[in-house]
Amino acid sequence: MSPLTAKAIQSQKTVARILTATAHLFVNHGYHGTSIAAITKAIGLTKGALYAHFSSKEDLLLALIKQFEMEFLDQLIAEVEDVKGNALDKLHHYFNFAANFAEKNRELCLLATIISAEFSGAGHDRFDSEFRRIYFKYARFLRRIVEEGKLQGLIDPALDTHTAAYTIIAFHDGVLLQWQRSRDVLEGPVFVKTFRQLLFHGLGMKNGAQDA
Amino acid sequence: MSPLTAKAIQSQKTVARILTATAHLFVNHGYHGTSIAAITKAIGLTKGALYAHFSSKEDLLLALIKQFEMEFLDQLIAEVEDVKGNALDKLHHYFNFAANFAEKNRELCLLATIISAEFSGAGHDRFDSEFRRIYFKYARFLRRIVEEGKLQGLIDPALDTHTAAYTIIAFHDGVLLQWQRSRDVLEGPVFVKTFRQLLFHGLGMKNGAQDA
DNA sequence: TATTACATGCTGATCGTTTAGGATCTTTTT
DNA sequence: AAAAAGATCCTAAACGATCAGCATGTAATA
Repeated sequence: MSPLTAKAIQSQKTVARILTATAHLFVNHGYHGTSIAAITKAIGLTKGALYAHFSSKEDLLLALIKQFEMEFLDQLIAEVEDVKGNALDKLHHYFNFAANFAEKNRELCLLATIISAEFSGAGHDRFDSEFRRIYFKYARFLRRIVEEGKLQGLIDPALDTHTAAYTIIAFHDGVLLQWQRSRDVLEGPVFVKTFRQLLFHGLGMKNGAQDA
Repeated sequence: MSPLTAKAIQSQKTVARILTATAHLFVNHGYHGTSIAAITKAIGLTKGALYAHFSSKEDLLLALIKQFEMEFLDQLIAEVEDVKGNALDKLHHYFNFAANFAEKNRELCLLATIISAEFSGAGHDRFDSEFRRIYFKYARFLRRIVEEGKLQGLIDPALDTHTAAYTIIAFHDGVLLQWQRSRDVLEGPVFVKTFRQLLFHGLGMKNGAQDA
């Protein structure tokens, strides 16, 4: 498939370096807050080199979104759907995967969350449709699990499946964002554990919480 | 206190118009994605006029953060701490207040969430310390409620109070963000209701959910 | 020799910010 | 009460810096 010439290998490596640096800058300074000059400076290349590999700044973000989709979302879905067990087992596996990925690849993991917030009402056709697609796929995946959990009597059937799926995503995104914001006042493992407990059991006592 | 001359009244109105337009643009396009020209164009004024009221773009954001703090956070804390009732009553009042505020003033409500994400790793001293202050005050408020709920036997004492407070904020921020992103595929009331149920009772059946 | 990876150096546009001055309202002086 | 002086809100035009992007050249590989 790919010619393994020395040039081609170097090209691949350069592309990877560009994407890593760009993800880092996009996540920490935003899309508009990151200049092409800042990216090239971060990896010790010139603009000419960057534009030999990517046709535009837009193209850079689209490549990162694709990377997020393939390395995080698609991988997540594939792994979780292979889990032998009930819906709650799958959700646990979901959080395990997400926590592991976030630890090793925090910036890519945060990319969709942060950048989609920046463009939330921008009317940028290309980005909008990509983010929409991603979150739709994400929600469909969770919808299936929630539906399954309801059938297994593990998830409250009073919950609207569609909305619950989006709310789980929202919780996850919120936790990621808070982790990025307040890493210095939070302990990772405790945070993950708290997140888990709140999502599965809520605030109340585990053995039959009373309502207000 | 304030002289109610015609000029002063006009000035106040202009400042308010600038802040409203700026909040709208910041939330939808990000801080760096919003130009001074875009702001002035949105309200039909010139740059000179804007710089007569605000000394810099930075100053604009700081003013909006202050506005968020006073109109949302301080108001929220004052109202909820006046509630006669247990911790869960207070949390319900918290969500009622937040939902009402978000409905009437969505953009100001989203400001802290979105812009703090954009600057999450920027090392911008002024903004960082402001956001840190805001979220600390927010968390302290929720910590008190969680602590109270534990003493009242309404909230699981196994939860770490500090972390639970930050997680509640994270959930709320995540839901706000998702609401901004996917308003077209979500129904407001159902979303709020689902958020409430998940936070209070989790995914499981209300009458004693089983663990995995 | 042909192709590929990158450097150099530049483009017009746009960025945040400043300046000079006009128009209108307020205060002071006559 | 009328006019002069001052304060205030705003416009128009421009500033230097930086933006994304591109044309052209060079050096190394194939």
